[in-house]
Order: sequence, then C-alpha cells, then structure tokens
Amino acid sequence: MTSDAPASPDTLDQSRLTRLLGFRITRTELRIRRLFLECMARFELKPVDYSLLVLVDANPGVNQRQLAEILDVSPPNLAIVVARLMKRGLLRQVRGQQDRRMQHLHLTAAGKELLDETELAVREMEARLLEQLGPTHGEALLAALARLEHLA
Amino acid sequence: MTSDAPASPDTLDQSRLTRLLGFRITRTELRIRRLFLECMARFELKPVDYSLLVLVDANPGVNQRQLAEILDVSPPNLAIVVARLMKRGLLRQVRGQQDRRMQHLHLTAAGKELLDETELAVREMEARLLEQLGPTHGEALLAALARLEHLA
DNA sequence: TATTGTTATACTCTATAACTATA
DNA sequence: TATAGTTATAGAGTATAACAATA
Repeated sequence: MTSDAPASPDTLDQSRLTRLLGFRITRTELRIRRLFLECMARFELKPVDYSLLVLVDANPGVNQRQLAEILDVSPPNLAIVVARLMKRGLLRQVRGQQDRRMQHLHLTAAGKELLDETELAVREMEARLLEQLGPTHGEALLAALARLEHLA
Repeated sequence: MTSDAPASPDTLDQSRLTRLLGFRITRTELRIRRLFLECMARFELKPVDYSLLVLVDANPGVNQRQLAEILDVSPPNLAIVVARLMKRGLLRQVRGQQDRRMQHLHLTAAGKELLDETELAVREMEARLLEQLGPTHGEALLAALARLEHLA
C-alpha cells in the first residue's frame, strides 16, 4: 500500500464491527429509539417518561425506589423525571401513611388520559417493527432478548 | 382501591413494558454496553473509540466524514474522539494530497498494537454472549437485527 | 444506623452554529 | 457555492456526594 486513500473510495469494510452483537444491538437500539421519539413527539413524552407512566398505571402507588430500580435510573435522576411529569399535571405523589419516607405515585386523570392517547401510536410502532421482522423473526428476537436478560 | 400502597409489595407488573420490543432492546443494549465498558476498561477504550480504531484498521486512509456517517456521530463530535485518540498516539491524520480538505486516518504502531491486545477480550465477550444465547438464538438474533437495519 | 427521596453538582454525550481551508 | 474539518457552546443524560426526614 502506497496511497493514503482508502482501499474502497465509497464503500467501507465494516465486517469486523457488524460481526459483533454489541455493535449491531447498539445500532438497532438507536434506530428504534429515534423512531419512538418521533412517535411520541406530539405527546412530548421521552422513553423514560412513557415507561414511568405505564409502570405507574399498572402499579398505582408504586414508590420511586422501585421505579428507579426497574428503569435503571438513579434516584436523583428519577426525581427529576417525576418533577417534570408532576409539573405537567400527569403525576401525583402521595406520602406513605405507614412509612412517611415513601412517595407513592399515581396517575392523575390527565396522566391517564394522555397515556390512553399514546396507546394507538405505540401499538402502531410495535406493529411496524413486527412487520419488518416477520412473524418468525419477531418471536425469535423476543426469545433471544429474554435469554440476554440473565447476563452476569 | 382504597390504599395508596402498590398492589404487589415487592413484585411490580412490568408486562406492558416487556411486551414492547423497544423497551426490551434498550434494556439489553444497556446491559451489553456496560459489559463492553468493563471488558475495555483496562485498555481505556470506550465503544466509540474501539469502533473507530477497528474501522481505521480495516480501512486505512478512511476520512472523518465517512467515519462520522457509519458511527452515527456528528463531525464535530467525531473530531473530539479523533483528537483524544491522537493525543494517546494511537491514531495519525494525513492530509489528503489530491484533496487537501480531507484528513485520512491511519493507526500508529501503538494503535495497532493496542487494538491487537483487545482482540482476545472482545472475542471472549462475544463468545460469552453467544453462549448465553445458545447456537440457535445467536443466529436468530443476528438475523432479526439484520432485518431491522432497513427501518424507514 | 439504614432507607427514601431531594438538592446540588460534575461529567459525559449529543446537537448546532459559525468558522477555516480547500475545492 | 459546496464540502471537510474544527472550534465553541448549549443541551440532555448520567453519576455521585451530601443532606433532610423518617424508620
């Protein structure tokens, strides 16, 4: 090799990266994250906002420590998310009666309403992903991800 | 419902989230990213550093615009990564001779050496993931991710 | 003494505008 | 006029330490 130009002028050899599961998953995750951001833009909900609202809806009275653990967000950062959603009137904190340290979270009527409005968009996005995958690969992907939940 | 305590004291209902491909992929991606960070900690290489070095090794003389596109990093942010790796003596910029606007990148001897040192760790991590998946799910996951490359 | 949540703060990552030098 | 790369800067995301209130 004498020149300082790349071997292929336009196409790059990415094979050593695309072989790696980590690289592939990171790329796909980014693409899906952007898709979700678009889908939720009109509701002004980021992924973490949406996830939190869903969890509170499914588990009324859940406390912030539990949410922080599941969502993999530190308690200080979760407090920021909670404050943001409270300010929008979507979320309500209720001091624990037995244990007054806890803040039990509930959706407000507005929060429940907004969450309901998002449902169609979320289902459409999910359908779009499953359509892209086809029925076989859809199941396979979920099964594979389930196995990776138990990483040391 | 009268109490403000959650339905289940310890276990939360996450089913509405875990059904969603996006949520599952995000969680898995984060877990794998952390694993990779641990694997590369002793080399002081972040994912983007590693990816860039691999691409430059496989495509000597590649320019920064091409790298920015593939790595999904904006040109200003790529310049920061490049500067960091140059400061460590792992990377070398060569001004284009036909087109003097371009910076063609090459690994230095030290860069090539460090990259070679990482190879075992990277292969071990990949093997660990594939072992966790099992041969069937490993292939299936890669096939599914390939299909998601072509998202609108 | 340990736990829940908060405040403050720092660090990283990401995104954008404006600039240079070249074409 | 358009492109490659850089600088500067702002914003979002993430991490940690210290604190208040409660157990």
